[in-house]
Amino acid sequence: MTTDAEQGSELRIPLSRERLLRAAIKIADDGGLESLTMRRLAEQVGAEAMSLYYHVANKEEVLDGIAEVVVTEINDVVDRIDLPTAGADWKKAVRERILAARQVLLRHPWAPRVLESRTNTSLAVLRYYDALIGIMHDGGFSWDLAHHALHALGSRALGFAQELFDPSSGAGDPDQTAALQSMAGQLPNLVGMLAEVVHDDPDSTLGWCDDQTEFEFGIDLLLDGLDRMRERT
Amino acid sequence: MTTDAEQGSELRIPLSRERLLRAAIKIADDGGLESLTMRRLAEQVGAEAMSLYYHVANKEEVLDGIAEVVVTEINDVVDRIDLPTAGADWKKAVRERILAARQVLLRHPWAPRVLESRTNTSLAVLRYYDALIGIMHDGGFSWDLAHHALHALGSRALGFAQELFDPSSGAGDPDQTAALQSMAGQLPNLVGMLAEVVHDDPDSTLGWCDDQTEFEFGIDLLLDGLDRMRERT
DNA sequence: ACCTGAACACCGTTCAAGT
DNA sequence: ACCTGAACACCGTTCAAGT
Repeated sequence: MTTDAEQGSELRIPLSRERLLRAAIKIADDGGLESLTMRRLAEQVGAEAMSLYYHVANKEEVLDGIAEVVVTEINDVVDRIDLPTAGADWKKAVRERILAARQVLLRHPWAPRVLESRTNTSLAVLRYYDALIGIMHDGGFSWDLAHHALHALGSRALGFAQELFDPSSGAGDPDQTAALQSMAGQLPNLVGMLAEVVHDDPDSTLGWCDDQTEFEFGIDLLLDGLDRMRERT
Repeated sequence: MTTDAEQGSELRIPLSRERLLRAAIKIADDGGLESLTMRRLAEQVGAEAMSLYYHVANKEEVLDGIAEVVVTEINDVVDRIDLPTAGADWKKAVRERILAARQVLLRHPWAPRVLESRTNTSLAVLRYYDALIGIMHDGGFSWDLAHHALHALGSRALGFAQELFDPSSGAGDPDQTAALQSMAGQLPNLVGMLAEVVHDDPDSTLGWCDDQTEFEFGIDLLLDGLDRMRERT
């Protein structure tokens, strides 16, 4: 990882909000959200921490900014999707957008956490939702049903679902499996379920493939349900 | 708000992990999660910050602990629910549990954030999920379908759904409404939807009633979908 | 066994001062 | 107009020392 500071001082790019945001995203991508501090951001960009405050009001603005950049990236990808949206076609169109958004987020694993923590919704997020509403409305949703749909999808609309625990994440870990077995008396159903699920599909814990399967199961459940409601009106 | 420190030093309750966790929950309930610092926790409990480390390894353990306490509270409430679980009755039983869990979380608005940030799933959470799995299995779910169901419900299983933005939260705020109107050209569908949704139900933004309606819409959508899958096997 | 004082390595941020 | 040095008010945490 080379910082801008190291690349020789003869060509010194001036600071700017945009450059700060790009640098902040790189820091979070490389080292996680914890590693994004104002001091490190300054270092990455070859300046002192105090210089940042000339271009940005505070750290909150940095977080607002990187969230907006990521969602703008999502909008760019998603706007290139050209699918019919009328009638029953709404579902495929929405599904493809959501899965495309997810692909972008997989490159920025910190983004869901930042998006959730924003109190001011960025224009980029509003634009993303606006397009989704448009597709649903084309598909025959009333405004009211579209509104319910957005709430029901929640963060899934933007391509992520936070799980409180991954029931099969520890399946490969002997320690964790043993710990769970020792509690089989207290957790009979969980243990029973994991025994079968793991046995059926030993590859289900490799990488994020498993999450991808479950994510698609979840959105299809929701989209199918919404489609039935749409048809009933 | 009185701290234990103020209540006269003649009766000085000794520190303990449990007392720290109770105090930490009080701090977070009263002042939000940001206000929960080790130094303030010590103050609340009438000790120096360094004393905490005798009873607790670090702040992470405090956060793990208060998450566990809240979910234990949920388990206590939920275990008192006595409903039939066989066959089609599974749905009502699960629904009531989830809504009861939600009631507990409404008293601890910081809890969802803490629960999401835990990397070690607490035993209390495992127990909660174990009971849910048991009900579904009684209701005729295969282990595999129960597994999918847990993922699909995600945090909703524990009673909360984080929204990235609340499309109608700013409906009562003239500033925000004006800002949105000025972007009507860019956000035609969002503006159109809000115009109708707000008009239809002017009370939809008061308190968390609105969220409650949408939360129930969301879980019913999921539970109904899952029920159809259950019947097909 | 339980608690503390002094200290360390970090934060975000302000403000007057430099070019 | 843009950047910085010194300083402030906070963090979480360690460690040797007190009772």
